[in-house]
Amino acid sequence: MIRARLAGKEGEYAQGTTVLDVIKDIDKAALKNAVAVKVNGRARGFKDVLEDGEAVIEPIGSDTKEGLEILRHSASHVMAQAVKSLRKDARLAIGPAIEDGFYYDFDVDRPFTPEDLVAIEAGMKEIIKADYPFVAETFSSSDALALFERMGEPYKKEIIEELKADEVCVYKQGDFIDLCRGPHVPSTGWIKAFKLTSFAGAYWRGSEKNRMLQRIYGTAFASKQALEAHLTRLEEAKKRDHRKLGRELGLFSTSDDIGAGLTLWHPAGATVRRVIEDFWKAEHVANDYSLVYTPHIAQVGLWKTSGHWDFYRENLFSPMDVEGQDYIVKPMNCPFHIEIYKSGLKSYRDLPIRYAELGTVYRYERSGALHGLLRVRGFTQDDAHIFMTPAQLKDEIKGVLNFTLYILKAFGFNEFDIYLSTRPDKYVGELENWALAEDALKKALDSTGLAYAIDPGEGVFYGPKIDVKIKDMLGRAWQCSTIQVDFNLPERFDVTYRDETGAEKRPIMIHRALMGSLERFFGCLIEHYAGAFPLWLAPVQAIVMTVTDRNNAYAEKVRARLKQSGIRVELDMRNEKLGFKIREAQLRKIPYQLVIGDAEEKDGKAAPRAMGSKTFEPMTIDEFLSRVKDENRPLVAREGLQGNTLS
RNA sequence: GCCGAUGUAGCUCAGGGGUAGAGCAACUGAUUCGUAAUCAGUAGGUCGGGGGUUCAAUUCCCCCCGUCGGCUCCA
Repeated sequence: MIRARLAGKEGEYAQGTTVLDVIKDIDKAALKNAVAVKVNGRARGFKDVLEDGEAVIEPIGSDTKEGLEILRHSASHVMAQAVKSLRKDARLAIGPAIEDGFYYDFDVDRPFTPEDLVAIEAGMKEIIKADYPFVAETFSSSDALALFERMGEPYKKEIIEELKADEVCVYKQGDFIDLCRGPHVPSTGWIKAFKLTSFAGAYWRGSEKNRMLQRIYGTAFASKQALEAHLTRLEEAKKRDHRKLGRELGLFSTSDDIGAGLTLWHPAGATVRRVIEDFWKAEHVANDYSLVYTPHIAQVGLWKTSGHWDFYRENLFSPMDVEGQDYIVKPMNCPFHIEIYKSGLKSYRDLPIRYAELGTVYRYERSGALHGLLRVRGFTQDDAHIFMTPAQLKDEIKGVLNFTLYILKAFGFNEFDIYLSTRPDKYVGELENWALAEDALKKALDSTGLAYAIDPGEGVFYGPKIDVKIKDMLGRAWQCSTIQVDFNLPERFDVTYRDETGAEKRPIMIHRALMGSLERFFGCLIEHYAGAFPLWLAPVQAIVMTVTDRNNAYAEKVRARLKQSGIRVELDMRNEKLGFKIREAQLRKIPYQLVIGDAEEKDGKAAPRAMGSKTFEPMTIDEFLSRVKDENRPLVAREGLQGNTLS
């Protein structure tokens, strides 16, 4: 006997009853918009037969996360069916739903081409039109192995063998058979809106030791409108691409003659960076950090002591010979800060000690990994290392976390994904210290009132950490800040302090970066603001433009006055029409344009126009300056929060 | 590093075995103009680099480099 509940109603059913039978009996309306159901919390298909006992049924809407996953998973099967019918050489690997879509990996003799993609899409449309039902069938593992052996599907066999289950589930639609745990939508006709987006090579099981397969990516949505909206979002993201804007706005470039992954900061980009750095330094001084500078190269022994030489050698640039000694360019700053600490005897009275540096480091990244400013071979970390007694850990972490959020908010980021990663299986340090550190991190997070996720066992071997990802205007998450407790380096470098009794003690170290790297953070800022930086960051904040050359002398005075007041200002006296000058300034995304014509000159004013299309009545320069005064500050300062800003 | 695509003027792109073309930008001149493109003219390229095939290569072949989409990595 099955006791089924749905939408607050109940019914009793005989054995062999399917989910669909129950829904039809209790509440047909629940079918609307649903792609599958949850039975007792587990996702199932409509045609699944219910087991004896209690069955709580909840529909899964096609617009929910779970519903979309099912829809996309089904779409990946349809794609695989289309590929199998078009390409006899294709053997199936895996085809899951992923964030924003799905993919399927195939082992093929000849890689796919763009034309293949078009043909596959057409094939999928046929299959959807034919509306084949998805039919689940349970096989014993040995029968399933035999089945996939007959079908010539070695990857499926490998998966079954690894499952080590007695029974496996197989889904069929039309003449297509695939190993799959389901659930699926009832039939292929349910896939209303899909699109294949790209294809690329991908290793079997993600390991480069394995054969490279060909992966096709696609996406599917509940409706054509939702798909369109998604594609529009992708277009929007493309428009904001920092590599494109970086070139158009003259922010940065790279050069073949210099080398991949090495960034040239052009004057406009360098100006933004300078503003960021000035703000960063002022805030660190205000928060009792000591700013330091350290060399770019050092003897390789430093990295042997730190352990990086053994662990991360493939990411270090090769050593250079200096009078018989091996030197490398630094991949990180920590050993230098430790050496500064160790240059004199430290007492518990000195702690905590906070060394901060905008330290430029070089790491060898494989060519295929490089990406704009986000993945480079030379970058500047906004690094700091804090040395403290175990008793100071809790307050220190709280301080660092608040400082982090303060800085990120200053740049206009207010949404975060926060992760706490705890002790992994392989670790160094005392259990009691790990407990102390994890507790301190957790308490600090709790005190912010922000939501966070715990990644159990995902900490680094040397200590637990907090990672903060910032969400940009399009809701994309960017990994920037990290706060890591380190029990390892103080040990390896024999870092000590003297306690109240004069005994030698081991300090705890925190390694932290707020923006992560200036390159990556800049890339993120560019995309967040689509290149239209807020006034305080804009490379050129205002441009004075004349209507005719009668106004040149007065315009020059206006420019001088603004410049004197600390505004980054340009003057456009070219013999061009005003509309042309406006257009160009808009394309350069300059926050304010100040129009100077005969009328303004006569009244000693200027007519401002803001980025976009907002125009203002003519005003005096003093009026303009007082109007933009607040805007020309980091965002947190405007909100009256703590902090010593550049005002 | 691997798979695939790609590299032609500053930018966006067309072309194609007989040493290259457009639009925008640049430069020169005319125009003195009021909130997103005034008109005309001029100049600009060892077709990513190297090697090979050929009477002849930017075009075909090979190698390398960069870039793009992924895989992998991200202390």
